[in-house]
Amino acid sequence: MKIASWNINSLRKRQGRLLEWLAMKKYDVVCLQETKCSDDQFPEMSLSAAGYRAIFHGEKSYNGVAILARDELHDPRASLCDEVIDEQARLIAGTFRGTRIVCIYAPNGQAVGSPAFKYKIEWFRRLRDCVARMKGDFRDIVVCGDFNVAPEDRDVHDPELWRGAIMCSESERAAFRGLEELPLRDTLRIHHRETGLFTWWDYRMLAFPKNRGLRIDAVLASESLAQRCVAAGIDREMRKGSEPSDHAPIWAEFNAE
DNA sequence: ATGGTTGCTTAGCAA
Repeated sequence: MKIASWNINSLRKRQGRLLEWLAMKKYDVVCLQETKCSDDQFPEMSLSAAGYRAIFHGEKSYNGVAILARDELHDPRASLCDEVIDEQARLIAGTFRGTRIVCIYAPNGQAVGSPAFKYKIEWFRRLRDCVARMKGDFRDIVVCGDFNVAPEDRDVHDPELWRGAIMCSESERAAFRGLEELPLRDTLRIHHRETGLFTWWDYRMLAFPKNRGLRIDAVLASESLAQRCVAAGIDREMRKGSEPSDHAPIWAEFNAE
């Protein structure tokens, strides 16, 4: 199973690019974030023609998540496990050939200490509780998406510049580690230990050509799956050319048992 | 010190 995750920053704006990428890479499962697309506008037909079924949870203008897959996605769920009514479309989950796929778009948090930041930290706590519960029903779990956290200094182009800033603060990194403690493994780091591997570059200041980025997207896998992870990487070329998303896709490949 | 860019929606917010 080859799975990719991409913050597409508007599905409608990026639909052509998405279809080209799908045709080229042929991933089995693709998780999308920031579709910015209400459910009635979701391009089910063109994705179906490309060979993908889809489950999606969107809202107008902001957020929005979807999972595309080459086979049926069972038991779709579009919220965290608790009773909290979350107006922001940030999670969708489905089961692909026995593996529970959880596609997430974590809150950005705006600024450390802001109300949005508190919501972010609390959202991670709820996500952790939700995945912990899921472990009762599934052995193989993937949690992937835009975490809006650079987990370690090696995930940051200039760690001193970013020290304590949004996406790099200690409490955000602790929240990310909380997921790793479930345990879930950060698959990119099974295969690549170096710095300079990023998934997001600001649109401003020539950040991409200078590779001034952060690695804030991840494919996390439960232990049994992580042991079968044979490759992982970033589709950096998707950040090039005209009208790219500000994120590049991240992917992981798992052997069958 | 502050500006720099994009998307959605049309002035201003979110990222």
